[in-house]
Amino acid sequence: MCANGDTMKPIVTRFPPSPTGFLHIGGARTALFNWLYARKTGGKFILRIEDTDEARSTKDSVDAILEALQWLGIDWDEGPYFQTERKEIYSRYIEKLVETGHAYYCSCTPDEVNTMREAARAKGLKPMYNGRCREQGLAWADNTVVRLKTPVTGVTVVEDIVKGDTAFQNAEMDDFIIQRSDGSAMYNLAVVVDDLTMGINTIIRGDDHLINTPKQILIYRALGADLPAFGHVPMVLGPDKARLSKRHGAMSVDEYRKMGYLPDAVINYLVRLGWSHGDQEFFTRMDLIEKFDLEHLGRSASMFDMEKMTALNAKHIQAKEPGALAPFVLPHLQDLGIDACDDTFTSKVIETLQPRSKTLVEMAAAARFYYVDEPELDEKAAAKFLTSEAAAMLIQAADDIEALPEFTQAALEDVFTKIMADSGLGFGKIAQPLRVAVTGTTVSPGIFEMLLALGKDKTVQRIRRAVAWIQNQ
RNA sequence: GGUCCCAUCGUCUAGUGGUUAGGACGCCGGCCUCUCACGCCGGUAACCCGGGUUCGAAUCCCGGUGGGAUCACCA
Repeated sequence: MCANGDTMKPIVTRFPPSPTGFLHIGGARTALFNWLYARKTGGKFILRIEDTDEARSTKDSVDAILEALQWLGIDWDEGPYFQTERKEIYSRYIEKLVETGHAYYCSCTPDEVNTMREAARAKGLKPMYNGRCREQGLAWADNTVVRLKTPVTGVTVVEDIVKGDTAFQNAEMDDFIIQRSDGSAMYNLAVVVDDLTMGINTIIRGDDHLINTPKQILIYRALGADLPAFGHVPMVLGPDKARLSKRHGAMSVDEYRKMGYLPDAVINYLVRLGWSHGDQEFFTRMDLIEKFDLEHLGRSASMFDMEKMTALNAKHIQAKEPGALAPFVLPHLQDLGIDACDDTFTSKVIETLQPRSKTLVEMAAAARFYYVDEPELDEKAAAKFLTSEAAAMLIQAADDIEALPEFTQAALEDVFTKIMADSGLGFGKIAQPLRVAVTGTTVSPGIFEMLLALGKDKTVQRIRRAVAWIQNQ
């Protein structure tokens, strides 16, 4: 909450992706910070598509970004707005800036400006536009740009929520272009006008924007507008400490969905990467909304660690109710050609797999044997455990289980106790052949929970099939 | 190179002048045990360096070093 005298102004945040690709992990994190802060304070979260680079922007990217946000459960209260649809608004503000003397037309060509830069560089100075048209009072003409008249002296201070106060010498800033010669607005102008007109008062973004901020502040001032609060969060780095990029592997949020990560886990991990709440590592979505704050945002860059995210994913898989997990598992089962239409059965299956699945892809693969009619026998497992010595025990197991009036854990325990007594075998000697008979492999959930989930008929049927297999050897 | 930001175990981090520097991931042991896991117990491992300030610095200041960002008629 932001108390401002006697008026309470709601927090308004935004996420402004460029639709030039998929929503990547780093972008998702900034979106998350803004979204959480808005939700936490009961404010508003606005989505804006910065598509003014029409050559690189695509509709497919817009769709991909929206879908990724939806999958993560990040919803927006306004938008998506598109900058390409707001060109007249920018023009109006640029005109106003020229009229009030805060900006001017400049007829210098790019070549001429380059020459100025080189001249400055030759003198050991910072390469900048030299302000030649600044006091000319030029009118609009073809190939004319608009530049902001920036202060020549003094400092512009960014009061940053996460970095603290940062001062920039105005002498370091040249009269930068706010409108191109084709009449379109430049990034810094468009952003400020958008944020201003959309009522955005809190801007959390990557610290690669920190250097843009004094320029934007100058525009706010020229417009006579109040400044929003800025918070620049550090970048996310790859394992080689370089800024996260394609070559670091899975970058897009969508890839994590495909690899079997839960949106809650992705959110949990991303937020923890650069924000903390004491020693707490596991957060539900509600936890996050309740506990997120700007005070505990980290100031140093962090490396993306997929192993830790995977560990967190495992925890979220365990924490969910089987029924709630099912909708997330189903698509992965479908990828394996499994049509799991029986919800009760699937919930039971999931429950047995929860403690032993790090991803939903793993879970689906491990669940496969439950659904197929005849699980394929692993060669080595069958050779080792489905032996002629095991046959008698398996036959007895099939017979006794089939005769069971109630298919319960207690009843199964009785069956195995009896087999152990009759055969003199230990439980392990019985369980492994049985496991191979029923699942085809040596690895599965615990015998009882697994058989119980599978059901009596399938259990008996599979044991008998294994016996037949032994007899055919 | 100029400007700006950053600096605690390998990684993510807690810490806001006095702690045996805590937690998590990973790794290594052990327990549990019908396999694999889960879980539990224990261990490994850090305050970048140098100066100050202070009775006392991971914490404050300065310098160095290292890493990152940015220097467009891109966003």
